[in-house]
Amino acid sequence: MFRATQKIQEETTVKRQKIPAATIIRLSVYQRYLKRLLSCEVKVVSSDELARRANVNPAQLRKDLSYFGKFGKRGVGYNVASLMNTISSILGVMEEHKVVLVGTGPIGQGLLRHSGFAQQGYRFSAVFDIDPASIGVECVGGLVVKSLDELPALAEKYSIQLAVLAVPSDRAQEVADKLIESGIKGILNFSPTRIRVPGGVSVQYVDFTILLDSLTYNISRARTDLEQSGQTDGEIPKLKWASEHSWPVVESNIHGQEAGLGH
Amino acid sequence: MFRATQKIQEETTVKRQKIPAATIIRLSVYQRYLKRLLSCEVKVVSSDELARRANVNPAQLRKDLSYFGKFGKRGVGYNVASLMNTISSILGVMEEHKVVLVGTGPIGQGLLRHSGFAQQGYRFSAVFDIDPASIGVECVGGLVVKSLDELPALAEKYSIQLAVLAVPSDRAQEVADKLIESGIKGILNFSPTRIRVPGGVSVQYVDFTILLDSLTYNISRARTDLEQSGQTDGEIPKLKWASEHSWPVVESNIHGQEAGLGH
DNA sequence: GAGTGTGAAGTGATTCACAGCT
DNA sequence: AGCTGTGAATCACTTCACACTC
Repeated sequence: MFRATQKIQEETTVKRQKIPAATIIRLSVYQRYLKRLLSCEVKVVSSDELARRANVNPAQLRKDLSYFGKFGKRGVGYNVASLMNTISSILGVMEEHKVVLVGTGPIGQGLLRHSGFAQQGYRFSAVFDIDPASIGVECVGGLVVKSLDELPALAEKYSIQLAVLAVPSDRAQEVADKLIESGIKGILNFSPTRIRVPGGVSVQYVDFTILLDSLTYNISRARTDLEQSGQTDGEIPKLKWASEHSWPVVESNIHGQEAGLGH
Repeated sequence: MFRATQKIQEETTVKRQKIPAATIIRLSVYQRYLKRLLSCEVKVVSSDELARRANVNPAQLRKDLSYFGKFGKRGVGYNVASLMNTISSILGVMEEHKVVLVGTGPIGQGLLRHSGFAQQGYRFSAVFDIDPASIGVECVGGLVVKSLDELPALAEKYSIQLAVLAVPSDRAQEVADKLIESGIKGILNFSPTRIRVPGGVSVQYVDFTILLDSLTYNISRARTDLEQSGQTDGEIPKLKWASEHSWPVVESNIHGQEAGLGH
């Protein structure tokens, strides 16, 4: 019976395809490069050229776009301005987004001062902390640190859906719960704890030391590989397109279902 | 001929298997949770239990470990302390690692103050900036900002292989080149520019706004999905294990080959 | 000629399911 | 009985290669 309803939906709706999470991340990268091209007065760009800058395979770029429609002219390329707008619209980043920050430690303070958010249309609208001693302090930009108790009202009033979470590990889950209760739908988590969120809420992790660990692994592996093979051969390895770049990703799960219930 | 040599190598070397980049990231997550278990005096843990905490499929965890050996006891589980050490050793994070920081803007300053690095065994040994005005300034922790000219000598002297890059986008490539010249093998890049590195050097990107974009996409998709389907059905979506968590990754390419040469 | 759009092929990662040990 | 270790199956993502359009 469930099967049946889904079948119908699949047939009737205009191909609800699943978009790889990596595609979304790359769209964001493309958008950024398009913005730069635009400011250099470049009018048209080919998939080869844009892909080269973003460090991806040109076919990958075309495939990424093809999930959403046809935006280029064969034999010509893509209109820089219009492709940028299209991608912005796909991502939902045409207009400015309000963000709340929780945690005013070193990371939180650094993020407040950081100009990159505003450049991409994200604005910190309120700052909170769990440490009572921090409440009432004025941060850069004039925002005064508030108690988390004020979050629900504020989030509702300004319909804020994004939060940056920069509190100590052991408080992360507890604060996340409050964020979600207040209607937050997306959390950028700087604490190194995997938090559990209900369906409809997305989380992205920013975990510096994990990334450093992975760099360290690569370095030590390179060393042992070298030792092991004595003289480096001239063999070209399997990677086709200079491996990855960022890579990020996902953790969404927008349709119901709690995280982490057994198998 | 290339084929042939490779074939032989594959047969002779002890199964040089390729390890998914995601596996390395997860190892790092497991290690962190093991550390916590250890401090709670927990002696033994099962793959089910550890996987639950790390928010991954238990089979995934076992498979991740199986790339490197057999570390558990059937019917029992894993010894917390020894598994932690094993993973640390795989990652190469048993001993402390020295790191240089380039860029003393808001992000750089925040990272210096951040305690998470030291906790995981990463220590900032020197701080550099490209802005002459910043040189000579004393940062938190007593480090004095140096000119990049001093980098090669310092990196060599203390054999530093890791760098955190937190300079403006338009200077990222240029600074990365200097880092590489000085023998740096791993770069944690906070600037939103994809940098090109030669083989043997790894890069990891930390790009806040891209992650926010992806959260925004999820949020707007959730909204349109809801509008489209009217009443939310009870259908369980495709995700098996609550999708991902962090996700990170890659970009390594430790064996030669420049990044981004056409196809 | 140049460059997009896309089915098909290829590659890679995750999960299953169960044999095998303690 | 419980839990690991792992080949096989599945699922997901990427790249190829070429038909098609400008």
